[in-house]
Amino acid sequence: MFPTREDVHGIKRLEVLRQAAASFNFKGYHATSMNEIAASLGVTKAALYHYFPNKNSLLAACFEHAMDAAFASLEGARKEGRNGRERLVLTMSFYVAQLINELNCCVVLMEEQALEPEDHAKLVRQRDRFERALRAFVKEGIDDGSVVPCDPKLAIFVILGAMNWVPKWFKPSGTWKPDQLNAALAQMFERIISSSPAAAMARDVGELPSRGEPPASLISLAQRRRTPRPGPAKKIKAGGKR
Amino acid sequence: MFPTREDVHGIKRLEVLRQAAASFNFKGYHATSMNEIAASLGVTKAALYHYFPNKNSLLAACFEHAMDAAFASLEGARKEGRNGRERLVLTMSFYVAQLINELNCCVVLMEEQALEPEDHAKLVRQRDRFERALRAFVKEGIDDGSVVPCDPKLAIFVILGAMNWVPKWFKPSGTWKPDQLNAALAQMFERIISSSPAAAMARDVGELPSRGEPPASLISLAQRRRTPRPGPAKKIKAGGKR
Amino acid sequence: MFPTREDVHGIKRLEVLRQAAASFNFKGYHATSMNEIAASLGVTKAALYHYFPNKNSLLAACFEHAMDAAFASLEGARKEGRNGRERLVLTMSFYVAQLINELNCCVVLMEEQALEPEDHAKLVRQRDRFERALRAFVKEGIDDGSVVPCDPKLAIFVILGAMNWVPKWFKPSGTWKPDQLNAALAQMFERIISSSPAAAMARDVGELPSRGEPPASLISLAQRRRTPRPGPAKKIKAGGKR
Amino acid sequence: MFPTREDVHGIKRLEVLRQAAASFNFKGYHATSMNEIAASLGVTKAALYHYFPNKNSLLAACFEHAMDAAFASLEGARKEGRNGRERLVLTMSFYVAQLINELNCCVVLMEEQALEPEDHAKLVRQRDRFERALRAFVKEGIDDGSVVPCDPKLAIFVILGAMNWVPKWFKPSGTWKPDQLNAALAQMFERIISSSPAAAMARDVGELPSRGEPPASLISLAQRRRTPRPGPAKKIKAGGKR
DNA sequence: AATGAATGAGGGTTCATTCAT
DNA sequence: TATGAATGAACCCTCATTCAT
Repeated sequence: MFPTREDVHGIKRLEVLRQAAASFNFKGYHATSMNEIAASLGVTKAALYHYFPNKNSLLAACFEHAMDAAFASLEGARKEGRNGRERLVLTMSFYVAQLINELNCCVVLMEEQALEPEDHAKLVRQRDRFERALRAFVKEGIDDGSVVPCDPKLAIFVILGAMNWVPKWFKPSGTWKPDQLNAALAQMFERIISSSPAAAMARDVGELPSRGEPPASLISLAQRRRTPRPGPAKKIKAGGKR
Repeated sequence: MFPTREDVHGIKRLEVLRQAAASFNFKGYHATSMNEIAASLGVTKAALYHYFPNKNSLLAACFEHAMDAAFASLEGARKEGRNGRERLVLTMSFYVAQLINELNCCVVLMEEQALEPEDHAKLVRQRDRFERALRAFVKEGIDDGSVVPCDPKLAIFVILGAMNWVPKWFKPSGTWKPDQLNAALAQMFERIISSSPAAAMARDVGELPSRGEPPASLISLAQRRRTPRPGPAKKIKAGGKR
Repeated sequence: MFPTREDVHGIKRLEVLRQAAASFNFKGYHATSMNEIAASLGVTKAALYHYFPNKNSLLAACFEHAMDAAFASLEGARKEGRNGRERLVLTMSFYVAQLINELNCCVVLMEEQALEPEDHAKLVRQRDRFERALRAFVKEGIDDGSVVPCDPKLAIFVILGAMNWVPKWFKPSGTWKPDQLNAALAQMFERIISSSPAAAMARDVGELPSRGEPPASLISLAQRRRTPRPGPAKKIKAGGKR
Repeated sequence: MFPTREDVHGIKRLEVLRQAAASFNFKGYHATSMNEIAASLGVTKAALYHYFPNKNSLLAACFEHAMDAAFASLEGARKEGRNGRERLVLTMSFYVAQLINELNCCVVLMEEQALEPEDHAKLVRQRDRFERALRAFVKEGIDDGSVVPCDPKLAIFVILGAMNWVPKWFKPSGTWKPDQLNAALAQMFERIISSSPAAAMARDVGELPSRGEPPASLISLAQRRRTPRPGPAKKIKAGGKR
């Protein structure tokens, strides 16, 4: 999906990027040294420079990936969502799914200032475009009645904040599977903006899979480009409280 | 309210801390040099060492402040909140109010790994205690019917994520006043967990003050310790469950 | 003889250590900057950190070397010395020979407080063991009649003091050759403790080589582990007690 | 005896100097900070600058004191010693006595390079003069038969080395009293150079005082300027071995 | 006489980056 | 492709020193 350049240097390039992303997520960009990234790959610092011209380009690549995923998610959600709310929630779902899958974990979005001015400007442009699109979904939802009247900016900030916080506590190897996380997050986001009465939420996401039918795997959905899906909100609401 | 040690070195110590917190929030701990902090105060790097023994202790002090504020907020909310949901939302309100007031901006809670092992262990202990308390509010709320059944862990993570994202986009000098931010956030959080049908939200927090009565200033509440508050919790409760 | 770790990084590591030792001896540990050591090797400060993790480890390595030499000398002297006095004097001879040969100059033993606590404790343990062994030689010598009755502690302190003072005035490139220094020191130490009437001493060590047979090279002795030596000890013993 | 300038600033100046000397002796000049010296006196760093213009002048004053003591000792020994050997040993005795008494401990003579060029040149001049005088005593002794033929340079180096090592192990508060130390050292030095058969040495300096008549207090001698004394060598030799 | 605050220079250390091999 | 060695810039921190009070 994002064959930007990984064919130039084989699969190794992506591996490097994933390790870098993981470390950036875990410790932050500045606290991560090239040495560490290299060591976690079993090679020497200098070897990294065969795949990326410098450390900053690693960060830039992370953001590129993230923004690519963002826009792809946007597009996917536009097709499959049937109203503002569904599109917004789907976007986030697709987005999370891709980042977790491809970059080992959500990419840290909190250190953009570290980018070179050029890359930074580009990121800001893209991010703003992305956020505008998200806000547009909110407005759209308010108009079509699927989203509660609210301040779109704030709503998006809250949702993005929750998203970006994920790498701080979510470990793909933990008890929650990425699919579960994704489904649970979707429920949460839905609650934040839905105009409908609050749906009951799963008491423990760790048990979600055993709750009747398993939650639609948004990850595979995002990747396999399945056919239109109704979105988690509806399904779950159906089995929700009251 | 938190005279931890600022009297030792006069007011200057707090000034240093505020500047440091602002920079840490804006650029991150590792990206902030002592030189920058000093320069923003109009002094030399070395001068900072009169007030703090090293850079890391600045970060530690930020966290101390934050945790002090957290527990004070907890206590305040326990007294004034009338059910789980109110207590949770009040806690966050008080918390945000204090941090913005005292540290110039919310303290960045995402770089705890940078702390010295000792300080880090202490912070983790306190933070866990804080989060446990928040989750207890959620459970309490589920039991008393004020909170929708949900996974408490996830709910808290979402709320904390939204909170910690604030410093990335909120500037106290911007169009939104701290009080407005606080009120709007409270509404959002309320929506995330409330068991009652979502109350209509302000379309644009920037215009909030002009929307009828101004939102109850949670900040001043947190500081003046007023009597039972008429804030958003009440409103929503009016239409809430039970 | 002491391949502690110099094979890890090739010969360069030992070169670094020798330069460091020379500077430490000449100016003292604290007065020697990494910059100076590096400059004297024609490299940059940062290059040193390829071979040693920090400045202190350079000092620690010096001491390690010195203590290794000390214990090797002890062992050699135990085998070749025929009484307490001979063993003591031989120990010092072997010791000086090795340090001058390997570290360019005697290592300065006067700044142990600069070591990290761990290294320092280890050094103190070893040094105490070494000094105890030396004192045991003195006692042994008093018992076997080769050493004049005296306070062993003081005798050893005086000898060690004289030894540690050497780097302050001895330059391997000067008129005295290391062998000459060694032989002359041995004579001196012998006089301090010998029970026999004092043997005549060379008037000027600078002329020693021309005085009949050259003094037995204790250095080569220490290294080649020759059979019973004809060095000064023997001569003096000739006129010694018994 | 050395009223160089201590009357300018009262007794405090000497106190400062003593503390500085003690710290310099214990940790070395560069490892000792003005803060430490001040703290050990219960004042602030800045206060020291009322008595000495800078840190280096403290070191210079130490050396001045030491050299004053050296020359005074020289003069005293010239008057009271009856041959080369006695004069040499007396010099060292007087010297040690004064330094211990006045500066709390022998002054460390190993960091002259730290001095300002001017002071350093002066010190080197004086020190050379002192050492030349000591060597002259040796030669004198060789000529008058009181000193064994030997290399004067080396002999003096050995003796000075032993002397300068003292501050590393001698604590005035320990079991050995300064007088005992002095007497024992004198014996040792005597052995190094004496032409006469080796005198027996006290087995334990700690017991010296109980060995018949107490050893002539060289310290008080040096201070009270008593009448001619026979020197420890003679006395002790009288009761020496064989 | 003494202090607290501030400074500037310098030292140790880290680290991204380069380059010959 | 990968590495070990080396670099230079930047950073944290210390410390002697100054100065207004």
